[in-house]
Amino acid sequence: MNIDKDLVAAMATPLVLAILAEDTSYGYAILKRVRELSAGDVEWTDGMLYPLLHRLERLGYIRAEWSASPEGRRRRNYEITQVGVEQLAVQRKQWVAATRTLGGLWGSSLSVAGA
Amino acid sequence: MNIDKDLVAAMATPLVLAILAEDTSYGYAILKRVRELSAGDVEWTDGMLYPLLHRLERLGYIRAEWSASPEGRRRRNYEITQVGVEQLAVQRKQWVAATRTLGGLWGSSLSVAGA
DNA sequence: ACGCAATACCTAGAACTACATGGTATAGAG
DNA sequence: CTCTATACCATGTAGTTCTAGGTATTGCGT
Repeated sequence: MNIDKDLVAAMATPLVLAILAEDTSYGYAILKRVRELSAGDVEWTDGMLYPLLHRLERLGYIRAEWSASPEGRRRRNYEITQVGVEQLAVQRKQWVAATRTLGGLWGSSLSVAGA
Repeated sequence: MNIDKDLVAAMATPLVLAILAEDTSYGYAILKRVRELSAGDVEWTDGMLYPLLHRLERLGYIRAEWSASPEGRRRRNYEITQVGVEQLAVQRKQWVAATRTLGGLWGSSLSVAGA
């Protein structure tokens, strides 16, 4: 399948925020989770993910700290913030609105329930 | 509401193709139709639309010709091609896949039926 | 003990793109 | 005759994206 560049860019932020809303995580694990969730449709390299994580941190959507107890490799653990949770809700509303707009043209096979 | 830049970019191609799949049209009218369909969520300027139309033409998704009979203003009329119709179907599948991926994280309020 | 693959993180800069701005021109309303 | 709406288009810069490369640790196979 292989999802288009623009669509992947649009998914990036909500995807990472939603993963971190489930539980704290770190770069490498997020990458594998995305591949797993999208069944390989989304192909991200780590070189694309880390700058995004840094941007989300700068925006205050997520918070980072180096793994405290040095059991195994050093990791940078990320946690979603309150602002991040709110932002996720905003992005979700926008996705629903976008889907509704396209859905009106595409017919009923793409539908939005709730929200 | 005001949809995010990345999401607008992701919508752009399918939106234009879908509008032209309904009927032939031209730049200015497409712009108004997008505003109408999205209830103002998508704010496009003509400076953004025309380059997109030229790109889609270059890719062979749409075909253009100047309005034949010069009744009123000159217009550049666009028509979707067979390749464009196929591309629209591809983009729709991708949108569904993306929505499914996000839907798995967001719960059931964002759902995909059919396709 | 050694090499290879997997884990884990990060950055520089080339390559690309978007979009604000400004430009042209016609039609119709007041 | 002026103003707004219609209708199209190009350019330069300001920005972003991702490819390519870099570092280092762990564990497995032999």
